[in-house]
Amino acid sequence: MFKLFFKNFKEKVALSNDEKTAIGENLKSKEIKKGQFLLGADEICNHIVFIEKGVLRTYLKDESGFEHVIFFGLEGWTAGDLNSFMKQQPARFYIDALEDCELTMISKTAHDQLIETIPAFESYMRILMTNAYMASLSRTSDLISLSLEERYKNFNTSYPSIIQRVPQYMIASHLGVSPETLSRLRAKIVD
Amino acid sequence: MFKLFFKNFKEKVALSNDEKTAIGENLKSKEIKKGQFLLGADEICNHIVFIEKGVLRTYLKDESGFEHVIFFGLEGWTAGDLNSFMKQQPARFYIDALEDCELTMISKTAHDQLIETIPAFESYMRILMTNAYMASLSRTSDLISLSLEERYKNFNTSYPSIIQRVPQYMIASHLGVSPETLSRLRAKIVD
DNA sequence: TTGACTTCTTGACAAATGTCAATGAAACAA
DNA sequence: TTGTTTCATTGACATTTGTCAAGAAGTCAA
Repeated sequence: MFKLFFKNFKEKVALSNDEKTAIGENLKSKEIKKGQFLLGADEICNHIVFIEKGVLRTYLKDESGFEHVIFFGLEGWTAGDLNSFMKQQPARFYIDALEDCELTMISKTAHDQLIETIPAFESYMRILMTNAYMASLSRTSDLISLSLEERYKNFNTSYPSIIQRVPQYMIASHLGVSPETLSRLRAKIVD
Repeated sequence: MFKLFFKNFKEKVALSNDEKTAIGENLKSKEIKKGQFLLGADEICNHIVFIEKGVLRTYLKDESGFEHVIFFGLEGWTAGDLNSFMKQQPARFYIDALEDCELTMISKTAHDQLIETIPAFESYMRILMTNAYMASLSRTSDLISLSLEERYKNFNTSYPSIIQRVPQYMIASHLGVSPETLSRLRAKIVD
């Protein structure tokens, strides 16, 4: 139970058995099947989830109804609409499962309580947020400064397993282009 | 000294006088003139800075030498190449002053020590990172899902003061387009 | 003031990407 | 198996954006 979660935790912050027990009591497990939703836009995001197994997709819809993939989550990653979670406001994102998933969930109540009572948990969240911010910044930099071809090659080398597990049109969406454009790029690269 | 820094701090986390003193001993002030650099790419980012006064620009250069603005920092904002700071690796970003600046600086050594010894400081950093991540995510969402016109209008309403204080071609760069394209968009909007 | 420099605008054209439509392959369920 | 659905590819064309070049307006310093 929560196996990968605690493995990941201990790689970032030291954790006594008492602390581990206290945190464990505030976690819940959940399984969702491929195609099911974890969160819909306009709902309040009441949990952040840690992915023990499976693939999640976080995306938003623009006014035309077009879906834009914000990110993919694999084993060991965290997902959730953080803005909605922190401020308890309606979510901007949808989250659904691209494969059957096993998740470790932390509710807002549990999160707030753990932050107050377990310093190691606050340390873990600080490190998680710092890493997430750095990754997001790196993606923004790539979006602004790199060509589509460079972005695609970067994505391929950085996340080869995502390519294997996710349809190509979703990769295109994550890169910010249409499926046709990515398809043509791939045809060009082969030459 | 550090006036705006502590004002901002106390809006996020409660702070005793003893803690304030301990933190203050780990801060430094610095002034830089318009045009001067706070950080050059390939240097190690040894400080994160809090902007008491002035405007900073964070940008990177692509292989063609083109500059791409990552963000602007105004009074009350934080700047620095976080990835370089945290991992003590060469920076990817340049940071320079668009106006004369007064800065509050935290060195890596001071940061690490304060994280260890002052829980309120770790709370502050956690909240800072969380907010920075949410803002970065929001920007990524906008870049992927909105048209240039929508992004420009959003920027205008979200950061009207930046428009007043920063050359238009840098705004264009922040939006991810050429100066000519932004100029033409503005001409179109007037109609 | 004059001259140098920076910034913004505009035109003409090129390159990148989007849109729409058709096709075929692969995956999946009945 | 058969039929249905999803996905990837390709062509034709439209739209957006970039590039290069020129010029106008403003700023700043000697």
